[in-house]
Amino acid sequence: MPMSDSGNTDILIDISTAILRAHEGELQFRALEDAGKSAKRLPFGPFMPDRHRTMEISLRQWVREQVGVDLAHVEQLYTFADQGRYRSGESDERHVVSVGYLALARAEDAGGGAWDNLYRHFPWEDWRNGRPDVLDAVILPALDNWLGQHDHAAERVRLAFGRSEAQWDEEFVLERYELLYQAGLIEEAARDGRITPPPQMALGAPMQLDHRRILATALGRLRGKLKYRPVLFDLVPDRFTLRALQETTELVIGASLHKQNFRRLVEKSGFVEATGETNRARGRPAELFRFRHGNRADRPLAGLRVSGGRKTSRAP
Amino acid sequence: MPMSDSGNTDILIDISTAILRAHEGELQFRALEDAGKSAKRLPFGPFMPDRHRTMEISLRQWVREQVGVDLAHVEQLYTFADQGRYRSGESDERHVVSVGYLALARAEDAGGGAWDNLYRHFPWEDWRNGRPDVLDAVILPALDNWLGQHDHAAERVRLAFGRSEAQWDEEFVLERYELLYQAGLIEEAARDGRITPPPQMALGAPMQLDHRRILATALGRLRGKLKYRPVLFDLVPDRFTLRALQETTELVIGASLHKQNFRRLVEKSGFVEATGETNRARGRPAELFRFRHGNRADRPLAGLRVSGGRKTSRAP
DNA sequence: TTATTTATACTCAAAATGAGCATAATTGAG
DNA sequence: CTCAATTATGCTCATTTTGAGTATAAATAA
Repeated sequence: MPMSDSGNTDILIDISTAILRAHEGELQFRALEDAGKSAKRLPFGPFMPDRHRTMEISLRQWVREQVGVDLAHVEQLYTFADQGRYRSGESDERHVVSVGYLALARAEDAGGGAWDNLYRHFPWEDWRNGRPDVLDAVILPALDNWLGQHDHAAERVRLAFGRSEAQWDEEFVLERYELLYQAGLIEEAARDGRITPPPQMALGAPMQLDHRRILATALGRLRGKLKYRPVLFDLVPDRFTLRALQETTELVIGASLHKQNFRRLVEKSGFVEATGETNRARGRPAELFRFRHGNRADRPLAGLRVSGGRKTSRAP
Repeated sequence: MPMSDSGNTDILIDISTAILRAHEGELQFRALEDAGKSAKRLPFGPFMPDRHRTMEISLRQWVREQVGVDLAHVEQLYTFADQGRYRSGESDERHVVSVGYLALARAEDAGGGAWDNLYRHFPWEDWRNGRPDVLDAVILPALDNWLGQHDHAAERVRLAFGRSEAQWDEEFVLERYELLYQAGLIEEAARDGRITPPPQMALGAPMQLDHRRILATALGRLRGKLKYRPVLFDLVPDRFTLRALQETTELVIGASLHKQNFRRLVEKSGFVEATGETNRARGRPAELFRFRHGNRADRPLAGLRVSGGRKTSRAP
């Protein structure tokens, strides 16, 4: 972006969308397969400014028509313009800038098509059953080793992965992914020619292009947003039990919560109201709630702060 | 972004940067003047992908060389691609997509050049001396009136501006700006031909293009980020008194805080350490602190939650 | 010296949080 | 029909965190 003269590079903008839903105990995203490629990809397509007034509107329409999903929430994530890092091997002579979007869908509105388990691509992010083994078994040793030649990154590693317990900030999804990429623990890094491939170490299932980075951005953003906007309700059905809402929350943040406190939190928030109906399932029937749009709460919107799972273990 | 065929529209990407600093009791941004135009603008320039590896790196360099400011923090805000809304009257036949950035500078590193008071463009956002008069005198009545023909927006208005007291969410800067724009209370709306101009009502100082929208995005983002990342320290000098840190916080959030509680919050956060030195000023000398990089705090980063100013007045 | 100004220390009640225990309302097995 | 298992919901309680003061300390200016 220098001084004058608007260099006449041809630029192509494409829009890539991480469409998430909560379904069958998994946090899933819409994944497409291309013949001949084992790695999947996100739905994406070129942005044509002469045909669409805004990116978001056209994205919604395009996703509904081409991907068959009705989107509840849509949010722009980030514009990736790095050159020469991803997309090596592609043969478009134009420069590609890609705008990443996060979209949420309710399982009901999700149509057919293939959905993939998000945590299959980010196994180190799922702490619902405690600290993932891969962290101590693979990631931390490998990062320690990598830090040998790259000790300037020590602070970043400490921040992203913590050292001891309870230092894990679940929002740092992207920071962790990028560190793993740079340290050569991500298959895409080898593919992009960034590092000699150590394929036996590759963590999580790879994806095409930089789509795993977009997914990481999406997950991090969603985890953050949860805490201050009622975005969860775009992932659950119209009527839901508190149990379902909690499960969805746990899916997103990748940690488990204390049931009674979660209930207290949600009820107090003013976001939900009981419908009077109940569901029928295994144990005692649960009351069905619905999202309360015009919330009368004092605090404007707020979100849900997490609690349980990981110990808050303060140093002695 | 439809199905196939990558329509051959020429696209120009430019990068516009809201560079903020805290100086002389004001939240300021770097503003440029163009001969013959009364409205100012943000620094911006074309992005040329063949010359720069990433937008952020080139932005830093370009801002240092061309604008004379050393940036502390840089963060991508949003990519605006709306067509036909802003930039009417410009005569570039190419479609312009603009990527907005937020950058923070310390007053010391800010060089010469013109800086403008941010709240001059957003007078309704500054609550440091209580609720701004313009809200009840102009904005709410005008919005009420506008809602007559546009009652579908009632919920948005309620959310953005609250109805009674203490419903104000300081992060909704962009939502408020866009509502005012749509309601024709913003001069840019008349300029863009969106509304018959009622110039006696125009709120805040206008800017060129959509730069006030970018500023609104920047302020909203910064206010949000404050609360969960230690980004404040990119606005204060190397050593600072707690008083200075508090003033900076108040500038950003546009509200005043309780001094003793702010001190408690900051000290407990683990972000600062005393240097032993003190400053000399009017009253009792204050201790000088510095930012503590390798924070030993348990909670990964956290930020500063606000308190004082506006009453928390819960309904009776 | 004294009033003024700013910084810092402490207190205290109210609210929020983290962790349990206790009880209620179902279904499925025998 | 009764009991065990299962899930939902209600309630308690100690601890922290927050909001709002009061009190004291260390300067400067008059």
